[in-house]
Amino acid sequence: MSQTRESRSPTTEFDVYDRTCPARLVLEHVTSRWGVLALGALRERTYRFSELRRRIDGVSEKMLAQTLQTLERDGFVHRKAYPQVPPRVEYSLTPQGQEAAELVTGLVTWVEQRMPGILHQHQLHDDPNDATA
Amino acid sequence: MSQTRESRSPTTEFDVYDRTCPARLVLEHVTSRWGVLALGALRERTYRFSELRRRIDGVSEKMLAQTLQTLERDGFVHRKAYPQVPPRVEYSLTPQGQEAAELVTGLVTWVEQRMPGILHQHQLHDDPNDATA
DNA sequence: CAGTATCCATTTGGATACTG
DNA sequence: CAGTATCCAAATGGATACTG
Repeated sequence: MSQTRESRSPTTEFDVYDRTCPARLVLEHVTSRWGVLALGALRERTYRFSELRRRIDGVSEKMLAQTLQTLERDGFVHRKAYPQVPPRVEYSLTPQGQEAAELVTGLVTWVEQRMPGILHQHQLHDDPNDATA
Repeated sequence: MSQTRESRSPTTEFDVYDRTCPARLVLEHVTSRWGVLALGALRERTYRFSELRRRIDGVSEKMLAQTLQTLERDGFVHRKAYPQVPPRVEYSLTPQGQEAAELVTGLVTWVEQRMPGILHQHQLHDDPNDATA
C-alpha cells in the first residue's frame, strides 16, 4: 500500500502535490522567475551583486536581493562578503546549487531551442483560419 | 572555452536573459507554480479537468483553466473535448509537452529527494547559535 | 462536468530614496 | 557597492455565482 494515490509515488515522504508540503515551497524558489535565471547565471561563474543585476536583464534590486537570500537559505547559493569599503560581495553556487542549476539550465536551453516551433504553434493557435498549404 | 560572451552563449538567437525575448515567457509558463505540477501530473496519464483539479492540491478552477490554456497554446498540452452532455474534456501531453514534462519532473523529484538536507540547512541558517559539536 | 465572469483580498514587484 | 526601507501599481489568485 505504498501507492494509495494516482500512479506516482513520491520518492520520499515529501510530495509537492500536497499543498502543505515544504517541498512545494523550495520548488517554487528554484523555479521562480528570477531564481531560474540567477541559478543559470551563477552556473557560469561567480558574480557580484551588481554584475548579476546587469546579467539578469529586468530584475530589480529588491527582487534580486530577495531571490538570492532565499536561495542562500535553501543552501543553493553561497554568499561571500569581503570586509572592505566599498563593500564587495560575491555569489556562487554551492554543490547542491550546482545540481539544481544544471537541471534548470536544461529546461532553459530546451525552451530556447524549441522557441521557433513554439512561436509557430502560437500562430496556429491564435489564428482561426488555417492558411497552411 | 569557446565562448565569446559571459561564458554562456544561447543555443539559438533566443536568450531568456534578454527581457524582451519571448523565450522568457514560455519558460515562465512551464516553470509557473501550477504549470510545473500540471505537466508532472499529465505525465502520469490523461486527466479530466476535475480530476486534475483534485490531483493538484490547492489549485483553483480559475488558475487551472488559465494554466492549461497557456500550456495548450504553447503546444505542450492537448485538449480533447467530447461532444456530449455532461461535457467531458481530457487533457494530455503533446510530444513536446512530454519532453518539457520530463525536464520539470526531474527538478521535482530532485527537490523532493533533497528536502531532508534542505530543511536541515534552514535550521542552520535561521538559528544563529551553532549547537554543532 | 467544464468551464466563464466577477468581485475582492493578497501578493508580487518595481521605482525611488536612503544607509553602512 | 551592496544592499534596506518605503510607497504604490499591477498581477495573482481565491470564492462565488452563473452558463452551455
